[in-house]
Amino acid sequence: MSRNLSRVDAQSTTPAAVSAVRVRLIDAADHLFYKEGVRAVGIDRILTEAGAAKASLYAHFGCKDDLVAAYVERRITLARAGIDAFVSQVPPEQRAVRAFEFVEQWVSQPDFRGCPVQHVVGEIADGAHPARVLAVGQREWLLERFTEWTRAAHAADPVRAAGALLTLFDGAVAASEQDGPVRARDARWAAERLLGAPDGGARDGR
Amino acid sequence: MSRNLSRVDAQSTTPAAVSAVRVRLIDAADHLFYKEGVRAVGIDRILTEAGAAKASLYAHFGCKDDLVAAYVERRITLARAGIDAFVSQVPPEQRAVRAFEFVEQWVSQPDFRGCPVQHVVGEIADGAHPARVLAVGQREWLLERFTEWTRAAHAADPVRAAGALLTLFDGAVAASEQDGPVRARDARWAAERLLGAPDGGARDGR
DNA sequence: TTGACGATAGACCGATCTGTCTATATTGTC
DNA sequence: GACAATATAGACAGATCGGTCTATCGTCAA
Repeated sequence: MSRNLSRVDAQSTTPAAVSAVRVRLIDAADHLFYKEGVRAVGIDRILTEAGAAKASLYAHFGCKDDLVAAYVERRITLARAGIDAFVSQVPPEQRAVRAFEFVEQWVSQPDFRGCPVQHVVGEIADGAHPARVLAVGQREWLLERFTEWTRAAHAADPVRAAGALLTLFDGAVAASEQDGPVRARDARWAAERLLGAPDGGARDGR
Repeated sequence: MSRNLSRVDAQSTTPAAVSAVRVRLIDAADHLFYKEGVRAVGIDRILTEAGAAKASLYAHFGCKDDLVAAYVERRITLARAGIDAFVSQVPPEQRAVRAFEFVEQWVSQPDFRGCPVQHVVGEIADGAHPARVLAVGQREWLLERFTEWTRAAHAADPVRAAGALLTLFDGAVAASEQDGPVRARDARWAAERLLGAPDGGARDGR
């Protein structure tokens, strides 16, 4: 469990792919960790699914904790890119609500099983774990984005509104994990009301 | 991992306490499971903390899964009683907002580490696990209560408002796990606005 | 050709896991 | 005093855990 300090990013021997094994390992880890939890999945199952050797895993990541961190890191990177791309489709003053439409489509995916970051925070009690450090950064990023959007929406108290919408955002993901996408739609409905939006025009049923 | 079908509730041999070992076991399980997660804590540590023998654990619960379920069940029972008692202190039309004050005081406790039910749902992928079955029941209970409260508050759309408040409720707990009690206060602020409450009179700072 | 490098395969280690089992102690009841 | 019930103590089994290590292979570059 001695966490990695510095680890050389190995280059693949084949010119085409940049460390294909590394990618395969994170792919397998992502799939299994998300589906079953980071503690429920052992190293060996990841190796089997990735078709990799144990030595490769430890050459690239040093220990399981760092593989977990790499998994979380990639999830965060993809989430940020996905959210930014999604909200950019509408003008700034509509982006706070748009974020909840992002959640709607996310939680509607058949393999949705909750937020990987929330799960890791719940599973790993140690706040110093590298994956949890990444989680903190994601919180800051999200709060910044929501503040930006509530300002653009001319909210009376943008900071408080951003905190409230972030909380609603977390709830949309957590509640949808247990109740299904209904809760994400409820969250958007609430976000529209909180921002004083003109109701959005009753775009969906329930 | 063969889950328990029927298990006799053993009576203690001493007249005073009703199965003191059982209580000690759940106490220890509650403490450790909540603090570190159900997969991170082994049977042996629970036995040590409870001062109980392994045979006692398996006589009372049959398997670890059923001990987890007993832990969740007690948490749910206490949560319901706590919430009901807390909201009963105000008239029905104020109870929806009052529920968020309950969350505020809960997440402000120093050992707060998130919602035990959310954690178990995240940790255990199997929806048929006895603890997850209990979680479903808790969802229904919460939704019923919120519907009752939004009706009492004369919300225009009580069902939708209840779903939104439940989502906000989940978010308050999940977000406070990562960001601290600020998010619970944000959630109450949002709940007041959603119900069109007269602001509550700026009772707290931020 | 040789050597460095990245990779696979898998034995191996010590620790820990859930669960079963036997042996023994304590206690209340007949 | 005998018995049944409940408890403790802990050996034991079989599986799995994270992690280390050695051996071998294929590819690229000098």
